[in-house]
Amino acid sequence: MLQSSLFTKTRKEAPKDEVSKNADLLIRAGFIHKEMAGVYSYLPLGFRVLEKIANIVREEMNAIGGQEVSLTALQDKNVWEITGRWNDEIIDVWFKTNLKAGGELGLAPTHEEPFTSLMKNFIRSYRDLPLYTYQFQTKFRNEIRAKSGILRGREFLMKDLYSFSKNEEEHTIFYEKMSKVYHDFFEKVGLGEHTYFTLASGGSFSKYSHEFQTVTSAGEDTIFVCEKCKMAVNKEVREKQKMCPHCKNEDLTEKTSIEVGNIFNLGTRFSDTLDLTYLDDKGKPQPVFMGSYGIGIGRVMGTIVEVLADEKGIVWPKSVAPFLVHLISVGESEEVKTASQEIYDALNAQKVEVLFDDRDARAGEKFADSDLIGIPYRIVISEKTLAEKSAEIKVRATGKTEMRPLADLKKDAIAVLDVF
RNA sequence: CGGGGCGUGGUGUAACGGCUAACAUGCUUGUUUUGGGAACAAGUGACUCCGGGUUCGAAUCCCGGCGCCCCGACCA
Repeated sequence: MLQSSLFTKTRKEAPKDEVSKNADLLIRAGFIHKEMAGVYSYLPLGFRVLEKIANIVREEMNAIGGQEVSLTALQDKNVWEITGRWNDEIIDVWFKTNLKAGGELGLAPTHEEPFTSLMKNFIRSYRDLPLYTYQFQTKFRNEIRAKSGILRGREFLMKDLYSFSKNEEEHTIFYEKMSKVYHDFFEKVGLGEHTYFTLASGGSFSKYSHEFQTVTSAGEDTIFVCEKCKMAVNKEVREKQKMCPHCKNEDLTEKTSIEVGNIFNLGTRFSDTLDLTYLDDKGKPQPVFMGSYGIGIGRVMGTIVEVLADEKGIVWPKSVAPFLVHLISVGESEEVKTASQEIYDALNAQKVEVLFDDRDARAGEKFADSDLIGIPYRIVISEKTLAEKSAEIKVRATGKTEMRPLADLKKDAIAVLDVF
């Protein structure tokens, strides 16, 4: 993509009402736009990142047998009244409104009820189970206090998967598989070494649940981490439960963190109340055993910014970066223009995602913008580099800089970049 | 929801109750520049959040509303 055609521009200063690092950088670099407290729009660069993250999740969910669907955000209150969760005292983040024709509805803050209810139409026999289904959906939560940029918003994109199993045994097998998949996911998006599998409260669902907590000062949870086994326990259940047999109290260190994913054992809480049953091999009705598994896509994006950014700007991991390469032409000579256009064309031909800063701007401004936007590889072409028939390659994360022949980039850019 | 802070050109800031609301940045045009946010010049851009009130006079003081941020509580 040509940067000159990108409608967003970088800014030197963030609006004063943004204090959090993620919103500050994402707004200055042009990834997001704030509509109101806790509500952000995603602009071209930001949307690309969001999609990258979602696609990684999608691959993982498909790989363990998830079937993607898209349920509605508008919710009929009836099914929620059956489970008792239409009550504002039980779920205090409802956005509710009235239909003009009469009747009350709400914007889904989560989707246990509609998924359970939906499956009553499709689950009949033990042969139908287990079954896993998921979606990417905008969730609406009327948070009393939105905060920390895109980390806690009132409207946000979430992946939620629901598992339907015959019994607890079958459920546990999947639950553990999902834990592993979540680990892989956080590894892939660059948060692996900061993210801990954490024992936490099960809320209204069950005694315990598991969260994936990323250590960052921008977080709002407190966890106790054991580096030995890479696990943690949330403060909320700290007194009640030790996290694992080989962790001693003195091994644990207290950290501030943010919940980037969670997995819940729902048991038969929803299938009992909503009457979701199947016939077992003896023809007897049994309640379906359920689980739910969430990942906040926007929150993961914000967390990546919080954890990996440096004083110059954002640092995207390759897996989620809006582009792999930021191509920058320095100088306005015909040679530079021609050479950078050729490299741009060559990268596109090789299906390398590239943002080409073709603007008529000075080097300093382009470099500063590039650092702010945080694309993994920067390739600079100037009269200096052309004198050596080369381009300068700089790695955003490490600052490592080296020259590489133009011919090599034209032949196979990925091979050239992979060395770094 | 309790506490605190704050609303002024697109953005960041300034202005004692008193001149045509200032400065920086951005944007436009021109000249000169061209490897780390260039220089000069000329432009552009604000009913000072909204509504009342006090006053000869309000961005400034008072009341009400709306909005934003932070701390705490809360977080299915």
